[in-house]
Amino acid sequence: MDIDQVMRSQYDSSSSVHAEEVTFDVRKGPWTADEDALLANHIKIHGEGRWNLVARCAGLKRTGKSCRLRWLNYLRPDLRRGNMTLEEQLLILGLHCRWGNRWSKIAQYLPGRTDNEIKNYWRTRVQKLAKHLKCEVNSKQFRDAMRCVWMPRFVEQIRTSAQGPLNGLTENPRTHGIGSEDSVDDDHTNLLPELSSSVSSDSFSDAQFSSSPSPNQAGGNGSDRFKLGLGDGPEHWTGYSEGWQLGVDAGEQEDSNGRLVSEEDSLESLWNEENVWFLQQQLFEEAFRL
DNA sequence: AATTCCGCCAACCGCAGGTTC
DNA sequence: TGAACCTGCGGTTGGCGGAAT
Repeated sequence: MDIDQVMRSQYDSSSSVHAEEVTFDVRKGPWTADEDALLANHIKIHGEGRWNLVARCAGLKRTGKSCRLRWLNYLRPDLRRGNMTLEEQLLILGLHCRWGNRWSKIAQYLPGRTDNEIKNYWRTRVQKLAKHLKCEVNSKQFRDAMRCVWMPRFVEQIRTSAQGPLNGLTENPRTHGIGSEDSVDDDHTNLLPELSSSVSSDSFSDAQFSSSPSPNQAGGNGSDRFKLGLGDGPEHWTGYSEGWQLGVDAGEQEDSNGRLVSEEDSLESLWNEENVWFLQQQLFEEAFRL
């Protein structure tokens, strides 16, 4: 018996259910341990999906949306906890250059992290930094600074740190277990081990990898093509021309609205004063706790 | 010790797109 | 075909806890 049958057998045949829906006393606010247990138990037995029915079936006075959110952002067993690693921060910056505020998309590349978590991270760290620098977080200047200056700094930090390979990024939990079939295509998963081995090796600076999801896979269309080139090595990373490129051809980047920005346009008059540079470096390190 | 400020994060809201009937 | 419903996404908010005063 699949979940649909279970649900229908329990609810659809009962006319009183609909009356209950009308007078449903919806709970809001923080979840209790009991509610968590009810939800987790129910999903363990019946699986995810059909959240409105899950809410009713599990005996929760919550909306389906609330149940879904609680599961995805807190109860899911494959969630990672704790601070973002350097590698994760680097990925977020890079992927945000590519996709802008498409948090769920970005989250697909950070196994165990939720879109909500990444969104919060962005707001608290990156936007804070932009605020310190008195520029718009989506401005050309700020984005260029991220892509051409700070991301290479991250790479250098990762490379020189004793943390070893990309912690936890060598496997994508969403390709296993609950919800594994529809979320992330295999090519996205394949990306990560390659990055991992590159980071951990001395030849990281030469690392280059690409991924081309097939169009018929979930979430994989032509525009999802993902490639990350690191250019010629650390000695070049503080410059821009050999910097990062994510998913678009060299010499142009997409802004948060998907608009292409040319390299020539984007970097004029950037970093032309030594003291500004220094200040921004300090703020960056503070914001990202390097 | 008390109060205020601030950062972080969980959760809600509105909207858009997809699905079902 | 269109209305109703469901799901997922991104933006926003409120509360909690720690730091600063």
